[in-house]
Amino acid sequence: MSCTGQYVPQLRARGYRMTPQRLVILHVLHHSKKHVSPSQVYELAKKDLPGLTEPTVYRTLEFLAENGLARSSQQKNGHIAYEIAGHEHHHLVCRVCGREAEVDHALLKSMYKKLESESGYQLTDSHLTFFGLCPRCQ
Amino acid sequence: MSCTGQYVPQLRARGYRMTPQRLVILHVLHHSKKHVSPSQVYELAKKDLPGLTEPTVYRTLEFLAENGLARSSQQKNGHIAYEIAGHEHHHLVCRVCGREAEVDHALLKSMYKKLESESGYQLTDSHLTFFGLCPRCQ
DNA sequence: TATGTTATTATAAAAACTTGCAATAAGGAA
DNA sequence: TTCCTTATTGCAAGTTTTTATAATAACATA
Repeated sequence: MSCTGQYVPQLRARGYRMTPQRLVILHVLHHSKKHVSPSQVYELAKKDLPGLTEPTVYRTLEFLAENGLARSSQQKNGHIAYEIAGHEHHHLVCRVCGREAEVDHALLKSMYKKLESESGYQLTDSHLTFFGLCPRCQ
Repeated sequence: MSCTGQYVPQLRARGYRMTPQRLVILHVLHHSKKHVSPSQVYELAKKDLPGLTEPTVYRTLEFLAENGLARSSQQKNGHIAYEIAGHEHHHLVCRVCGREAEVDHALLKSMYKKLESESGYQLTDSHLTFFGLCPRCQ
């Protein structure tokens, strides 16, 4: 679980603490190839930390997302799933088969700029989920 | 509640039926200025149709969204709220105060085109929620 | 290392949301 | 109008997510 030690300074700097629960949840996210739901995180993390509870998982995932260590994204069913924060990207999800594609943020950068200048808002969040039909399902 | 009769043909054409429950829920959405949560819809609609149940509200809202009569949008708390489908637009939500701004879809149209041609996906859904800081909260 | 502050957790209970299924009723056909 | 098909609903029970609060433990300080 050494891979997750890198996150400690990010928390400390903000006055937050690193705990076994946060470590184990970061570890799960770090090693998941795809998004994982809160309940999946709970099941996986529980193996390494049996005392872990569900409310803690929900709160921790939200906490990690708020602090930029994780990223939340909307699923086809409306639920939220999480992944470790890596490079900025977005998701395309097929309404029919669920197939996902990743879109680099670079593709949307100019649109973000335009949106910010027109609205006066400063966009802090940069994960979007687009729904549509994948090439196979059209 | 005559204002909602306009939606009947849209359902019939797809083989679906118009029911008192759907009418009353459409009526609520039609007359709500902002997004409403499923439980808000339930409370409001129940006044006109006392027998209405919560599962029906959830199912109906999802149904209406799937069929283009309503639009769902993610809230700051991660929950989903609904509004009547009108002109295509997106939302900007302030992370701090919750203030919302509307963005016309026209502003994103070229980005959508680019996204479609690069990914091969055909984007069916066009409601996005952007999170950030509004001018007052920056 | 020992101590104090306070962020974080587990617990328990509530609220929000979903699902399966039998009963109902919308609307097409006779 | 009456009958029939099947989309839709209500009910009841389940699952998921949230909230309040008291107990715990991280870590700054001495």
